[in-house]
Amino acid sequence: MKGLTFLAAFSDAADVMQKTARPNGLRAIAERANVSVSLVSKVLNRRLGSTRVNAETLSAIHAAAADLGYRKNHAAAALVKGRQNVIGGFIHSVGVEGSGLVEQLVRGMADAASSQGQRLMLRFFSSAEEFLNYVPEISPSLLDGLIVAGIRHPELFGRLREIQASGVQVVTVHEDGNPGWDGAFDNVCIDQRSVCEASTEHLISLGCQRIAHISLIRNRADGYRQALESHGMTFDPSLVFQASSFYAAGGTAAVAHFAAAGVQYDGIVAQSDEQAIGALNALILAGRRVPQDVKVIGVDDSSPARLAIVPLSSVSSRFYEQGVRAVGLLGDNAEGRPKRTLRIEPVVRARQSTVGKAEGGEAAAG
Amino acid sequence: MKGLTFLAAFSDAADVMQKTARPNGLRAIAERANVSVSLVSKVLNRRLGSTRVNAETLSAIHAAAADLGYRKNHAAAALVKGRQNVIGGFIHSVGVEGSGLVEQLVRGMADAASSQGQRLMLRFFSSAEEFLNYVPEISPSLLDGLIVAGIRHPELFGRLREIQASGVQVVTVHEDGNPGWDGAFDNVCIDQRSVCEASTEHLISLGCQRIAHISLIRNRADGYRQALESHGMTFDPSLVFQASSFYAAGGTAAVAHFAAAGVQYDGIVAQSDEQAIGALNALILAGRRVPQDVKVIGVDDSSPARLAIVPLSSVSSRFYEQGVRAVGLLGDNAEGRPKRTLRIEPVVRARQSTVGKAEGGEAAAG
DNA sequence: ATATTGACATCAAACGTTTGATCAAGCTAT
DNA sequence: ATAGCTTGATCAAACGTTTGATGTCAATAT
Repeated sequence: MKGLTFLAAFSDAADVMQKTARPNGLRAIAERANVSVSLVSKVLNRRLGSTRVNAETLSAIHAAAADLGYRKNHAAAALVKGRQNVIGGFIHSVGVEGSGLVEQLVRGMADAASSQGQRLMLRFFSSAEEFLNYVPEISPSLLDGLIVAGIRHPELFGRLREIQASGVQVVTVHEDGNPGWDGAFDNVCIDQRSVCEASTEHLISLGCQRIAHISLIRNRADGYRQALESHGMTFDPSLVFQASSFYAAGGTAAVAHFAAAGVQYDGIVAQSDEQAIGALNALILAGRRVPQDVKVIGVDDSSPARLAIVPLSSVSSRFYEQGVRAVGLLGDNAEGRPKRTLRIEPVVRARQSTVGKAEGGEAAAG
Repeated sequence: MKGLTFLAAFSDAADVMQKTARPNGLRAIAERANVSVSLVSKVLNRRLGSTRVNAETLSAIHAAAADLGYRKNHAAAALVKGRQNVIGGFIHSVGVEGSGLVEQLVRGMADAASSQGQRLMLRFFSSAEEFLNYVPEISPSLLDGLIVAGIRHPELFGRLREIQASGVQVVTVHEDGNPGWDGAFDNVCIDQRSVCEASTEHLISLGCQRIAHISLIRNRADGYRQALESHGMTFDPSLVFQASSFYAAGGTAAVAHFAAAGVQYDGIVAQSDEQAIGALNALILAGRRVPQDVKVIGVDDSSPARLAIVPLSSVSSRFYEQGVRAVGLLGDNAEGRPKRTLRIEPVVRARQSTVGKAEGGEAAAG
């Protein structure tokens, strides 16, 4: 008996020496609760299936886990499950740096990912090569899903298809009708046509009769025109100024152009906030009153809009929402369902530049 | 010989049945190159140590890896190495949402992480509870390092200490002298005092004689005063307006206050861009010329600054740089080295609101 | 007395790497 | 002939989970 005890003690000691090395971990808590590692795993993951567990054992396990401050080793879990709970966010740095729009998108993705227990891994790129550098990182052992935003390089879509074939679900976030995109991926975007349709309708509803347009993108210009026509107003090409960028210079140039051409107008629908601010500033400096003489509205609801000399009304592109929805599409994993494009409806944020002193609320887009 | 060949073929076939299930993976490429798994691992990771490898074998391995499109299983590697190559970026959502500053910080972190082969995992939080929700995620099996930015809750520093004790290196990014921070972590921040010292000196160098200050934070106000005094100008309390926030209203109020009090000034040093823009807009609407009558400078170099009716000069807080340096501190893992606070020197971005038409370059802070 | 069931819990084989220890030759110097 | 290198490559254990298959009792049904 003594000998046996001795041996037992010895072997116990040996076990302790060999196995209890890992400070916390499933094994440590299993030993402490006097159960098997597998049971602990099942209990802690609530993966009991049909198995029932004795109430005492259950609480013993939980107690041990709490005592030892159990932290799951995610790498090990990911290894055996083949699932990482990580989604990648790869963002093309477009020209709107610093306007806070990308920040909104990132926030949307991060918050949505968090709320469904995923982690967001972020990367920025500004060229095709930079993107290609990251491609080796995109494997199912690292990411379950990938969101690619603002991609500008049609040649990358081929890569994305390979990536998707390798088992990483891909969702794009980019303008509708991007060349090269062929329906192979889920996509989230703002409805470009609705954007300027919404802002134009906003001005119409405020009584504007002659609404000028600072144009760049075709779809948005179409929305402007459609809003006019669906309200019985005639489209007048002389009211459209073709800008060469989304920057403020376009707005300044538009105001100068209209003045030089003697074109009269009581509203301006721009295609970006910067354009609108350029126009707004030019108007103010020329002594025009906003919104009394001219109402101005932009696109994006970026932070400069709020702080313009007359706070600028704007159609929000809802980047936060876009981020959230992109993550949502990743989560929605019905196998073989057709890929879909989710078009976010824009929303008008009315401020002084259209509605005057009373800081307006929001109105859904037409 | 025939028999041997047959046997070899047979045992090969058996191996193929048993083992080649995993499509790519180290084992598959080892079989293809007729070497052991471990050799492949060593070669692919350039972990040869003292071992030398035959040139033929080497190229055979690389060829096989290329043919099979080898993708390392990072989960497995992380498991055995206990290192994830992931750094967490936890960002407190402060009041500057949408101004693009957080975007700059995130970009800095993401780019720096990428360039040293780390992946950035991003989270936003806006309350202590939200942060605590994420704490279980912060374990060495998930993150090697953690950057916490903008933390406002002294009670969280205790948690951070636990986290650091658990093996996750912690770097904070927050204002200097944050209560509760006690030197337990590396920290990155802007030098608050230098901020307004730099902008005040900028105005002095442009010949301003009576420089007003829109104040909120003590350290920045000290910088303003110090710049004045070190240039032999007397500090006049009547030129200081105490704002109640960083928002534009503070600037508007300041201009109104000075006008009502009959205070004369030829320069305004604000503590934020929003304040500066509020002041700038009020000045313009009151018919003052900027920069001829009054020069105005803000802080942060946020996107609204660029787009103000008179493009606003500003002291950059260099958030991108802060992100980069935070990652750098994480990488710098000298064990037991004393924790350090890295103070980023602010930089003046001169624009029309101080230097007139000529869009200025940058000047390092004093 | 023997199947059958139910309640609990354990077994053992993965998952795909990494890495220090070990080994097999072929050489060289004694 | 034997010990000692050098060169090139393999062995085998470990990392910490997860999970379907399996086991042990006791209680109940036949």
